[in-house]
Amino acid sequence: MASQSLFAEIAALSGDPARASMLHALMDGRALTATELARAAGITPQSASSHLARMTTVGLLAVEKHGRHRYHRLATPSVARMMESIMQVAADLEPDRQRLTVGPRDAALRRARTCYDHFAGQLGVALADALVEQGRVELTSDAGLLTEAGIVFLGEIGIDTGPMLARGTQRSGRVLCRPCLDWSERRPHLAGYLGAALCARSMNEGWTRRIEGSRAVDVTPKGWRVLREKFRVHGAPTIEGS
Amino acid sequence: MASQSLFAEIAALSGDPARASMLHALMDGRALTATELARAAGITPQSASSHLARMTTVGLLAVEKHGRHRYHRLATPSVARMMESIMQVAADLEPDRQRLTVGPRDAALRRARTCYDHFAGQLGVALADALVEQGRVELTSDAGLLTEAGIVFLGEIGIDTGPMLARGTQRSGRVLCRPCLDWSERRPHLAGYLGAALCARSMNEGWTRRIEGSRAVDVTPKGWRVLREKFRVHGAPTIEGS
DNA sequence: CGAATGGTTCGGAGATGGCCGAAGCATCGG
DNA sequence: CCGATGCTTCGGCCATCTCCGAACCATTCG
Repeated sequence: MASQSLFAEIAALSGDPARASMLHALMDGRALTATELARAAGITPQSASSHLARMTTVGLLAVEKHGRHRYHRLATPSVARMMESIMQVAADLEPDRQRLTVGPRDAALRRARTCYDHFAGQLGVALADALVEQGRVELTSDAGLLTEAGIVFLGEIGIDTGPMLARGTQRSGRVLCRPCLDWSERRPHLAGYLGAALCARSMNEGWTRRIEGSRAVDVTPKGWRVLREKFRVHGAPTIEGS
Repeated sequence: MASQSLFAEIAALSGDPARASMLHALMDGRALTATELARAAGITPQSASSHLARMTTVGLLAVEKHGRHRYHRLATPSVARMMESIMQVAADLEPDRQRLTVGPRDAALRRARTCYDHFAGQLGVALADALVEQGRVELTSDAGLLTEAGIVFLGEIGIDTGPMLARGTQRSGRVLCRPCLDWSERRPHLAGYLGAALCARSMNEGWTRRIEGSRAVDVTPKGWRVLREKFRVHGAPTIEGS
């Protein structure tokens, strides 16, 4: 089985501390330069370059050249999911090296951040909770399901579920999404196609904004209104505490 | 973020060739002894012991003592899922180091095997296909859904869906399952609670049998009858070619 | 009790791989 | 055309980790 050695190679690549840091930095789905990634990992650009070259050769990362910059990003969504699943194991194992609730920056991350292509943190969990509570989504630890009511609701806020419906690998009368366990909240939030669509829509509409140089995101006043009035999120006060 | 380093540690542990082999050997959900695992990895028992101790300390593996034997198994289902997701990435990356269709043993594995707690290989894919075709399950690459017809069908073959229904982390009118991409077939098969239940039922009823010292399984004559008549699997001839 | 078997611990040889300084290429700006 | 910037390649130092031989514990069985 040739894939056995590939398995080990992928895991080993992900297992070096410096590379793990860089991969984490790329988990927000953006493409970063070698220098930025070097800073994130706390190493020199030379070392980072070497690491990046290896990960790119194997195929974990993809590179786009723009002028004299080279932007690195996760090559495929499956890489992001792999990282989620490793984080999941880490969360399971972490005894209670509990929330070392430190640093204002960490606080911002816990409040709201992106996880590859969808929302995580208190915001992500609150969104998922609200959608479940309104009967728009059903969730278990294994899988998620968008209900008829959910399809209608998404239409109302301007998300067309047509493409999602067409996308099943099999015929599928319903749209499915995917739960992604949150490392800070230890509760599931929405990932998959639906999670990505929600996040994209929110960014486009100016409900949320990326915070410079971080995976954290900021909810705008307009965003708060939408969250409360449309999504009926009532955990808002918790998230707002900033 | 303390979990950052734990992430790297877990990935690094999974990334050593010898340890990866041992983890793979444990992917059928059984518990194996150190000596068996050493043989699987092609190293001496001393080395294996050291590896096993490390993985156990971190929490990837769990050990049960029985007499002078110590049985090692994957500590939690999340570890199995992590491995699935890494294999998934490996399958994505594998250019076309295509099916190096070698060895009779590999052929058996491709035909039917267990993947932690559910079926994989041609059998797993054929089962999933048949269930989808009969409208008993809906599948996308992200998630799976058991239909009303599916619940009825499971009842007919003696699987009680009651416990599954009660198990959602949120209230959930339906039972959900999970797709797991097959490395040999490159098509999804059924995992999650439903996949596990199907596999367990099949073993108990004597529809399938584990093949000694391998993850491969054998379908009994009785099993073939059930597959054709109950599940309406028609890919059977493909699988049968042994 | 003593031999046999499963398993772990110890110690040292060998290999791998990360890291950085220095130097070499590209691209952009003046 | 020249300097600055982003990035990569090269070379050597150093730490880590894997591996196995040998010896040591524990359990079972004759």
